Amino acid sequence: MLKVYNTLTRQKEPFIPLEDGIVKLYVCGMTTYSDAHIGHARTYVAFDIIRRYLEYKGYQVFYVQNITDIDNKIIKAANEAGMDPLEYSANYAKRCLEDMNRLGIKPANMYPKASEHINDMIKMIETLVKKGFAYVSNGDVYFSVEKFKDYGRLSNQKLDEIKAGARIEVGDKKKKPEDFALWKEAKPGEPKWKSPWSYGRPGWHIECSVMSSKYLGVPFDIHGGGADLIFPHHENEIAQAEACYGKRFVNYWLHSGMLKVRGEKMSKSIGNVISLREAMEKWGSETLRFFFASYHYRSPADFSEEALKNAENALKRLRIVKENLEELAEDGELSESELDEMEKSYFKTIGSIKKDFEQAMDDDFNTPKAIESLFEFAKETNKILMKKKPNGKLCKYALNEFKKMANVLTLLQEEKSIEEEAIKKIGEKYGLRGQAESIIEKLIEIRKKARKEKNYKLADSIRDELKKAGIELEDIGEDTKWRII
RNA sequence: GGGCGGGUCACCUAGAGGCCGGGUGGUGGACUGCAGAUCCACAUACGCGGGUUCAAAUCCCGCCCCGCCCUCCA
Repeated sequence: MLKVYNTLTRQKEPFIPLEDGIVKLYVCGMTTYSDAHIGHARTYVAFDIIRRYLEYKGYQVFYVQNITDIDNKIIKAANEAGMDPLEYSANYAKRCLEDMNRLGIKPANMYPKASEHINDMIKMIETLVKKGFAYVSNGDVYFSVEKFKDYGRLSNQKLDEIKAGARIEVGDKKKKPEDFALWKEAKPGEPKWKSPWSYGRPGWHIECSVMSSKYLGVPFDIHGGGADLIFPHHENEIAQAEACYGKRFVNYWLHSGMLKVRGEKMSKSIGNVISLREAMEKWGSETLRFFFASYHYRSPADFSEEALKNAENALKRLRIVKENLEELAEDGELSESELDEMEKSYFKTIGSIKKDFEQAMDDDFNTPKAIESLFEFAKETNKILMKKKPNGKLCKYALNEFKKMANVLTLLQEEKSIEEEAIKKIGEKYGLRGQAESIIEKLIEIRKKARKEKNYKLADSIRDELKKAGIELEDIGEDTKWRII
């Protein structure tokens, strides 16, 4: 039984989707005015894993993630660059999706853009005005927070506490400081759309209420996002949608914890923002994903050199196990009668590891605990491998089970392209142009001969030189395996 | 000030009233020409001060420290 922590109730609840076998998931996407940073990556990896586990459990997941392409920061940045804001943000949206793709995140089913749903937003705002939840003020429209009795429930704050913290700007058209904009009249030079109230643009929160309900219906199952969005963004989304539709908006609210850098908040003013591209370049996407998965998604994570190094080393062990099984795997129907006692016991152990894995993931997607199962699997596999060469079909079965689990955590993906790229890079570095692979094989042949003749000096120097080039050799008896490090 | 989540072995993370958490790194052993990989073993722990309890890292109280949110940041 899957349990998820619902921010709305502040406790773990059994997860029951509205429609049998189908999960409708909406996650707040990015405001695209610069490249994605590792904080974005953390959030989207977290929800990617959640999505993958739901699919692992047999649910069909319909995943919508919006793109905010209308926003103050976009306008400002575009103006500075002398570009059209929509064009400007479209460019970054493309780059961000590319980055997420490179990170290994499964694409959402759709990425609706705010700018393409202006009419839907106007309609919702009209309804809110008609129903008395919103008021028009001199070309702007505001949501009247006091009209919505449940306001503050998600962030667990009382209205007067919110009031105390709310800012009111000089000359504001708002009646109450806690009210928020649904529609804003455009200032000269700003992008604008025609509406019943003015030429202007929608407030930020309305797009998510509109696009999520449009594509997923109301209510839908899961709404996610970074914990920083709980207030006011998600609070406002609830207010708008529930006021508009007169019913519950979302059943489960899930929030991912924030990412810190060396114990500090990541922010432009501190100057410690690390872009996803930069991080992938340095650590590789799989190490990053392992790093993210090694934290529970709700806990704050701390990005540091040491932690990433740990992740890198740990991951290597899992990779090697996978490689070893791949070499032994044979296709075919596995029947118990052809297994000996040791193999039978290994087979049984896999089953119990899988159970542990599922139990961990069922407990609000406890990925660090789930990773324990992966290491348990590695240990058990290595144990049997060191004693004998197990049945090939059994290895195939084990490999599949291992991959299934790892796949949920977005680990041990088929990354042939990355490997090929690495080889190409090595080749270029040494001016070998696409021949790196055959040269490595040749060197290994030479080394093998040297070892036979006990010319260890030569053998070791070949090994050392290859290591310098990023190729690691591993002797197993007479044979030698190589891998890129 | 208000809301929320934290402080666990050298490092990174789970967990949760009693027994074994996992990974990285370290040490010793087995294996190996060596290295690596692998297995086995070992060590180091629960912010501080009180309390509850036969028993607390886990519950309660106080304190210290850290992070996030409090109008447009994932």
